[in-house]
Amino acid sequence: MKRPELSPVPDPAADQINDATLRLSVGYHMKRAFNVVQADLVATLKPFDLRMLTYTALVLIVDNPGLSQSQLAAAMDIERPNLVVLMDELERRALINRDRVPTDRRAYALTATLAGRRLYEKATAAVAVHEKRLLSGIDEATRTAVIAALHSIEIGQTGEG
Amino acid sequence: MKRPELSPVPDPAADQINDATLRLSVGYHMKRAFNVVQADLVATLKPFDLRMLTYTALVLIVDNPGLSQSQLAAAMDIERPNLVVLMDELERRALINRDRVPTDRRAYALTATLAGRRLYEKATAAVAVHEKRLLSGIDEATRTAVIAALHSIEIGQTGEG
DNA sequence: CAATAATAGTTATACAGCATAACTTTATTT
DNA sequence: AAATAAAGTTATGCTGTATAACTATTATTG
Repeated sequence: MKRPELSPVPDPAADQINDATLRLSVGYHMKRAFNVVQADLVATLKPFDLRMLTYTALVLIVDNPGLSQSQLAAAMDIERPNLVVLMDELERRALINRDRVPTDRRAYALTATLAGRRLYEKATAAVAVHEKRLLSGIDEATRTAVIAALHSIEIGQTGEG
Repeated sequence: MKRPELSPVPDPAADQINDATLRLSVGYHMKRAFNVVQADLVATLKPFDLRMLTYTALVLIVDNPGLSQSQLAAAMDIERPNLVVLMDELERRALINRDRVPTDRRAYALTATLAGRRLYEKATAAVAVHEKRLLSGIDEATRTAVIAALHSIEIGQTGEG
C-alpha cells in the first residue's frame, strides 16, 4: 500500500504474501507438502484408472489376501460404508473378488484377481518412480529421518498425561 | 484377551495387516501422519469455531492486511469461488471486513476486525500448544530437518528433465 | 433353547473440500 | 470505442468422509 512507484513492480504485496505465522505450524507444512505429493500421486495413478483410495485398497488386498471389508476399512482408516463403493468399483472392474467366508457367511474374503495383481505391479512401479523423483532433492539419511518422524507423529506418542 | 496358540488361528491377518508395500511410499506416510495432525488441529480450532481453512484465511488476513481475495486464494492454493464462501462466513461473523479498494473498484481489501485479531491470537496460541505436544517425541534437530524436507518437497525441485 | 446383543455388509444421506463454467462489474489494452 | 482481461460471484459437480438405519448372520446369555 505504501510502496512508492520507485520500483517497476506495480503492486507491493501482490505476489509476496507473508505466511510466517502459519509456517510455525507443522500442520501447515504438511498440508502444503502433501498437496504436492498427492497431486503427483493422482497424476501417476490416473493412467491406471486408479485413485489413491482404490490404489491403497488394491495394494492391501493383494498383500493381505482373504481379509474382510471391515478389516480393510480399519486398515485404511475409512468408514465401512465408504469402503463398499470402493469394493463395488474394484469388483466391477474385475480387479478383486468378493468370496463368501464359509465360516462366517456375513463376511467377504477379499482377493485380487490376476488382472488386479498385474495392475498392482504396474501401478506400484510407477508410484515408486514418481516418488523417487519427488524426493530427489532429499538425501537418504534425511529421507529416513522424515519417514521415521512422520511415523512417530502417526503413532502419536502424545500421552494423555 | 490374548489368544493362546492352542488353536491354529483361523485367520492369520486378522488384526495384523501388512502394509509394507504402501510404507514404501512417502505419500502414504504423509497422509497417515497428516490425518493425525489434521484431526488434532480440527479439535484445537473447534472451540474457536474455526476450521483449518477459516483459520488459515484469518491468519493470512491479519498478517497481510489489505490483500485481495484473489491474492488470498492464490496464497491458500484454493480456487477463487471457494474463497468467496470462506469470506462470507468470516465477514458474517464480523471477523473481517471487505473494503472496496479505491484504486480498483473490482477488488476488496481484506482486513481483520478487532474481534478477528483477538480470535487470531487465541487460536494461534492454542495451535502452538497442541502442535508442541504433537511433536513432543521428536527432537529439535529432527523437527527442523522435517520442516526443511517438507518445504523442499513443497517447492518441488524436481526438474522436468 | 429362545431372546438378545453384536458384527459384516449395505443403503441413503449430508457435509466439507476442491474444481470448472459462466456471469457481472470494473480496468486495461489496442 | 471495442476488445480483452481481471475481481468477484453464482451455480454445479465430484471426491472424500461421516452417521443413521437397515438386512442377514453370528455370538451371548438368561
